[in-house]
Amino acid sequence: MAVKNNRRAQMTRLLLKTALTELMREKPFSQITIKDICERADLNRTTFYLHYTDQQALLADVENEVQQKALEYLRNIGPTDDAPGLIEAFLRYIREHADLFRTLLCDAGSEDFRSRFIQHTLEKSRVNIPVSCASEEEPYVLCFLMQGSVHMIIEWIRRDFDIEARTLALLIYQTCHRVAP
Amino acid sequence: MAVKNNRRAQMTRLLLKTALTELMREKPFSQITIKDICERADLNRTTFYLHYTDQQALLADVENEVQQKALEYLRNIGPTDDAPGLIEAFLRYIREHADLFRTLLCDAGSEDFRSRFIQHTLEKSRVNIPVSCASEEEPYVLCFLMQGSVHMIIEWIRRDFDIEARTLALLIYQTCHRVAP
DNA sequence: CATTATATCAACACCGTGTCGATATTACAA
DNA sequence: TTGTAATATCGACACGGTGTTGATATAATG
Repeated sequence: MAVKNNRRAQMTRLLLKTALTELMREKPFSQITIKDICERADLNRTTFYLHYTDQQALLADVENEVQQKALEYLRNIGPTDDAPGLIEAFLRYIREHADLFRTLLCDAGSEDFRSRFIQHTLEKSRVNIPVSCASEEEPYVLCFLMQGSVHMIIEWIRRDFDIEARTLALLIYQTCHRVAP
Repeated sequence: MAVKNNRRAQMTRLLLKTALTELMREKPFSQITIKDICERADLNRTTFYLHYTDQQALLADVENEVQQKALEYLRNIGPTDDAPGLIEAFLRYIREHADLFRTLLCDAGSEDFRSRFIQHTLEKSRVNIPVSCASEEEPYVLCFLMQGSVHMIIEWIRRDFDIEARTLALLIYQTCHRVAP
């Protein structure tokens, strides 16, 4: 488990990552074996262990990469006061990478990814959720809004984007502000 | 896989179910093996296969039992117009069986249990969520409220019930009604 | 070119799985 | 109580995924 920054090592990791994302479209993460991944990536099984300890570690790598790219995308939009517009842009990004987010957000195999992803994304893109209530209730309201929003997006993916991104963005924005004005 | 209604068979299934719930307090469901369960239940591994096909089937059985008991509990409270009171009673029930719900609701292993459980419970106990908005948005609002409420409860369990059941019940009730008045 | 880093390969022991046949134990009803 | 059916046990088996090892091949770097 040394540094492994060579082109080759990076290429190998890329192969493993794409193999995993491919497989996750076909079956739930819980029943994807290391052998599966290596066969799909056309790599020797021993090679896997040179880079990751198990499937979870590989998945974590995929998730971090996705999150990083999403943040970068939002950063390029730049700071703006148009919160619904930012949400809309974010939704479009998700729809453009639908196959990816369908597995990462909807599959139960990587549940912690949801909270991390949405939280980091929304927080760092300055879409602040205003909370003003009794302090002991604050974390609960936050949790409510967070998870409610996430699952709206998940529902959107599951329904194959049956409403406009703009519509959903406004809905999320308005719903959150109706709860915490 | 015949009928198996004998006392013995029921006892065996009970042993298996309690063994699983015990194990789920110790480690995530995903890494609980059939061997684990049988050793804990002090049963031969072959016996397991006489009753269930795999761990998931056993878990489903546990979940159904829990759900049935919860519904029965709420039914005994009787129909009332006091919605927050009903939610509060439900929350107290969860707190009384904290060790059970901590695993079933919080553990990612049985994620679909969440939606089923809360949905069935809330629906059948007549705590109707009023939804009045554009019809294409309705399922999204419903999803938002459902998941938001569920995760407030999960947060409550995770925080070891740091606020009063009454407080949380009111919070859930009011939050839902602020979104969908 | 030489050195270092990666990847391959075959092989190994280990563990959980699902199934089988034979046997022991319990339940229920005649 | 006894006979029969249902249920539980036991040992054993083949199968497949796991994690590791040592030797070897290939590619990257300076």
